[in-house]
Parts: sequence; structure tokens; C-alpha cells
Amino acid sequence: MAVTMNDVARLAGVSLKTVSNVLNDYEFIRPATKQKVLDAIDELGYEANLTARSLRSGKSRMLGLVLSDLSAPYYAELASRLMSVASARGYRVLVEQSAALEENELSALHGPFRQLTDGLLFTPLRLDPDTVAGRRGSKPLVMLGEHIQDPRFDTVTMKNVRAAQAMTAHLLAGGRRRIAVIGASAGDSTGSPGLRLTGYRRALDEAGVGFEPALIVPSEWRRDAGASVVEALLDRAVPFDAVFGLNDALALGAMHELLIRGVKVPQDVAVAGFDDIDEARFASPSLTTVAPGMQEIAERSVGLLIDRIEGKEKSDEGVHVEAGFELRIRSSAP
Amino acid sequence: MAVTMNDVARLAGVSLKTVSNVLNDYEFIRPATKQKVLDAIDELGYEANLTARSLRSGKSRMLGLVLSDLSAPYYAELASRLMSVASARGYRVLVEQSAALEENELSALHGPFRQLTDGLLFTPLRLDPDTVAGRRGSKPLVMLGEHIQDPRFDTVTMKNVRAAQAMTAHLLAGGRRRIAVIGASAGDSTGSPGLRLTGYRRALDEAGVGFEPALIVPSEWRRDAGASVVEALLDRAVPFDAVFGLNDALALGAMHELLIRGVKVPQDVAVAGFDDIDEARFASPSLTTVAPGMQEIAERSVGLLIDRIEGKEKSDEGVHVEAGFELRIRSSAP
DNA sequence: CTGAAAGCGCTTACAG
DNA sequence: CTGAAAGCGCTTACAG
Repeated sequence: MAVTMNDVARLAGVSLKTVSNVLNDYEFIRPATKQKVLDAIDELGYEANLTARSLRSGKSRMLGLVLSDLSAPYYAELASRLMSVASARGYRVLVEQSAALEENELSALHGPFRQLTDGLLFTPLRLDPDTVAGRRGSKPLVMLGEHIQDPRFDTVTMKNVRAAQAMTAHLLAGGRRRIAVIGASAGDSTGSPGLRLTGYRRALDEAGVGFEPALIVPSEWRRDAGASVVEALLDRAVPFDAVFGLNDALALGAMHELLIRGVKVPQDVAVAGFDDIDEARFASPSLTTVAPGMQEIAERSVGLLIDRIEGKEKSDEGVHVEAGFELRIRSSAP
Repeated sequence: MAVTMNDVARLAGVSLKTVSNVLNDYEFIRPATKQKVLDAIDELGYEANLTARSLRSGKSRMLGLVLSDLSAPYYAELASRLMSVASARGYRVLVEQSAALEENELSALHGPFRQLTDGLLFTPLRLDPDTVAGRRGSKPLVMLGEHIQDPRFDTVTMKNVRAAQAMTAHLLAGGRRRIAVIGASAGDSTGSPGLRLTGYRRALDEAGVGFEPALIVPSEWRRDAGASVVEALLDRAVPFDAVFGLNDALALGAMHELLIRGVKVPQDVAVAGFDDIDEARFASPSLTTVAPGMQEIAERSVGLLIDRIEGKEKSDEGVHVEAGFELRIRSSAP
């Protein structure tokens, strides 16, 4: 059997409560008593049982993280940083993949996953705000991303509109006039696709360039899907002189297909992405993209969630954080 | 307060034990009784408290996964699959990043992380076998990878030597004679670098090509490190006509640097990698690499670990699984 | 088949 | 500053 607090108390010749006091850094404790307890802990190799602590205190010091697919590079890099930040504050992160399925998002929101964790970092792709509001339970919840924009929720997001606008302006400044957008539908106005498309349209308006729906192509945000879309565009003979992929994975897939088809990047077609995943820097040609302040997103979201859990953030309304961004101009769209 | 089993028992008019029996699928239970309990559960929206269950039963239905860095693409893809496989068997995965630091590996092996989980999928990069054997505790442990090769441990690994040999033979068959290996030191013979280097040497021997230590360059297995190594090689004017990167990330970084320096791939220098991450297919040129049976590794390792946890695998000795591999011949080394 | 009781290992009022 | 006791919500022998 494992060593318990009782064993420690017995060896140190004190009560259970005193051991608990030492473990929880209670301050009014005689140094000699504390030392006896510490010695006993050391001698027995005692380690607190986190499950028991969790049952009694109602806190697990675990954060939940729900995202669609951990193997998508943006999520992998984000999850890695979230875990590091959480770890520095004494929390672990339990990840759940939703596969972008509504039922999985729902069960992550109010199922057993939820009671295992003290708070949730939630990246829904399907659920609507009212459903989330209805099922959110009483534990803290921080929304990551922009699928749900609702003042009721704490949210950490990025400057999607302005970043996409800046990137489009950059492409226009380079003389591109027929910029295909991959990863959104022409009618989108909400969520990451819609916001980024809005930024694109604003830049077009500012430059006096007409919006052409045929250049807006929906796609999953994956490499293979980006490649397929370019294939279709080329086969349909829609002329375009730039591709703005709404995330890097998709942009890299698109670029791959262009190069295979003998289209020169950036000479014939410039390519830009969004996310600045590590892969973007090392692609050939290296990918021009938007760096959305991932470290800032990680720090602010974990910080906000833990502050809610620990009662340090008490605002009645949702707290809204928008991380900064930078354009990374590289060879694919100089 | 949350709904408890007591509330369910009261509403259903049965004892606690009966509710527990229903929840745990005990078979000898009157259908009518069972229905009453099920109705009460439904009416109250009862959900079992996993922490309490875990404290009492000693099982958390969580698997630990320790790896150096979740943002490395191979680990991200592997973790994603491990989580899916575990989920299908009713387990969650709690991930811990070690940053390839010995102290982190140690604390993951026998610290609080360990008691939270029923078993561990462990990818150590620093610890030696005796240390692991001494601190492994009593819970099941499955080693992933080849840093530790020791009959005492359950291990799931890949055919490193034969795969590297096959890839090297492929490069030799393409007429390459000066194949630089990036990611190992000339003296390595164990661990992933050592085993893959051994395969390389065997292929050289078989072809009667001499081994040249100057062509073996150590490097972290990351894109940026791969790029730096190529920079150094070119600056030192070491002639080479192929690069075998011991993982894909590094190979892709190396390829990027070659292309920037005006070296043609594959005409001047062929490039091959190891892992077949999704990125390899969409690189330009697409990367020739080894597909190490990642899905098989995920299924076998999770399966073995859960079988150990549930007592279905009782072998006294370590079970050893070696997943198959395939060469993926693409444009970077046709 | 079902019930009453003990106990997993902690934390937390409550006394003193 | 410290002790004795209760209780978090389950599961599991033990009776019946």
C-alpha cells in the first residue's frame, strides 16, 4: 500500500491536521513541528494522493483543452505552449479531440471530461452560443478562437479582420489583382473564415478592387484539401495571380499543387497563409504568413482561466482578449 | 451540489449498492429494479463522479504519455492517434512534455503524474534502463521508441535498422555515393540515431561503399537544426550527393537550406527523411521518407498497455513489438 | 438478488 | 498553533 498522511503523522508524532498544514503551507506552524513532519515525509517517501485531494477539495488542478485535431500543426504548437504555461502555474492540461463533431463538442462541454478538470479551454467549431451558454455548467470556461463571438463568454482571440486585411493589402501592393481565398465560402461573415474573409474584402474595397465570388473557395483547413482546391481552380481555368490560404496547412498544400502543375511561386502566383507555424519558415519557397501571437494567446488564455478558477478574476461579464499579430513576409509573396 | 448515487437510490427506492450494480453492469439484477434505477438516473441527470470512483477503485482510466515536445510533428501525429485509439477503448490520455530533460523524465516516471494514470506510454530520451527499472513503480509501463532496449520492459518500436538500410540502399541504387547522415554522431550505435546509423552502414557495406565519418553530423531532430547543419556542411565544403535526415523535420530543414543555397534537389543532392509525417507529402519537392507504421504503433502500444492494466496480458517478461515499415519514394530522391 | 457498513486518503470546519 | 471528527462520492466485501 502507498504511504499515507496517517503514516507521516504517526512517525512525526503529530496529528493528521498538522501534516495537512505543512503540506498546504499554512503559516502559523512551529518550525520544529514543521521540521519533524518534513523529516517524516522524507523518510517515508510520502507523496500526496492527488485523487483524494481532488475528491475532497473539488479541485483537480487540471485544465481541459478541447480542439478538433491535435495533429493539425497549429493546434499542436498551441497545445504545446498551453501545456508549458499551465505547467509553470502548477496545472496540467487534459486534451480532448472533437474531430469537429457537434456531439463530441457537447460531451466535452458537459460530460465526464468536464468534471475531471477545473476549467476549460474550448475551441468549438460547431456549437452555437446559446447551446454553450445552456450547457456550460458552473466551472470557468474560456473560449479560444472566433467560432463563437458572444459577450457572455471569456474569449481569447486574434485580430483576424485586421490581420487578413493587412495581408491582402500586402498582396495588392505587390501588384496582385486576382487573389483567390481558400478556406471560406463567399457568404461567410462569422467564425475564423468569415472574419478573415471580411478583412480581405476591406482591403479590396480600400484598393478599389472588385470582389469576385468565384475566387472564394471553401475547403477544410488541411494540406490535402488545399491541394485539391488548387487542382479544381486550375482545371476550371479560373485565372488568379495570388492565393491567400486561410491557414498555413492549407496554403502549403495549395502551394505544393501549384508547383507540381508548373505554376511558379511567386512569379506566376503569390501564396500567403495564416498562423506562422514552424513549417512555414522552412517551406520552399518559404511561406509569407500572419503570425498571430501564439505565445500571447497561450499566456493570456491560461492566465485568464486560472484566474477565474482561483477567483482572482471576478468580472461579471466575459473578458475579451485580442492578441496582436505581425506579417511575416517571405519568399512565397515578397 | 451535484447529484449523487444517494439521490438516485432514494428516488428509485433502492439501496446504494443496487445503483452501483446497475452502473457497473452487474448481471443478476431484476429488470424492473434496473429500470427504476435507470429512470431515476435519467430524471436527475446523474453522472458518476470519476474522482470518487478513482479514489475508491484505484483506477482512473487515464493513460499517461510522456514525450519530449508535443509540437514536433511526429509526436503530434502520434499523440493524436494514441488518443483516438485509447478513446475507443474507454481511456483518456494525459500528456506530459519532458523537453528531453532527465529530471522531467524522472518525475514523470514516479511523480504525481504517475499516480493520476493507470499506465504509462513512455518515450524517454535521457534515462538509462536501470534507472527506469528502479523507479518504474508497480503500474504498467510501455516503452515507445528505441532509446531503451531492454528485455525487462514492454516495448513498441519500429524496424529502425532495416528501414534505414532500405532507404540507404535506395539512395545507393540511385547512384549516390556520398550520403550525409544528419541527426547522429559517427560513434552512435544505440537509440534511434544509433540504430538508423547502423542500417546506413550495413547498406554501405553491402554495396561496398566506404564509411566516411565526416559525413555523419549530429543534430537536434528539428527543422532549424537540420538547416544549420547543411549550412555548416556547405561552408566546410564537404562534398556530398545525398542527405539522409534521420527524421522528417530535420530533413525538411536541410532541404530548405539546400534550395536556398541554390543546390538542386534531387539533381545535385537527393534528400530522404524518416517518419512520413503529413508534411513530407506536401513539401516541394515532396520528401522521400520511411513510413514507420504509425497507426500500428499506436494500436499495439495502447492495446498492450491496456491489456496490462486490465490483466489480460500476463507475460512475465517484456513484450516486444516491432511495427512494419514502408519506403515512400517521392521527388526529393526518386 | 439486495442492504447496511466500512473505507479509499485527503481537507476543512470546529474546538480547544 | 494543534487535535479529533466529519465527509467528499464512490466500490467492495460481508450478510442475508
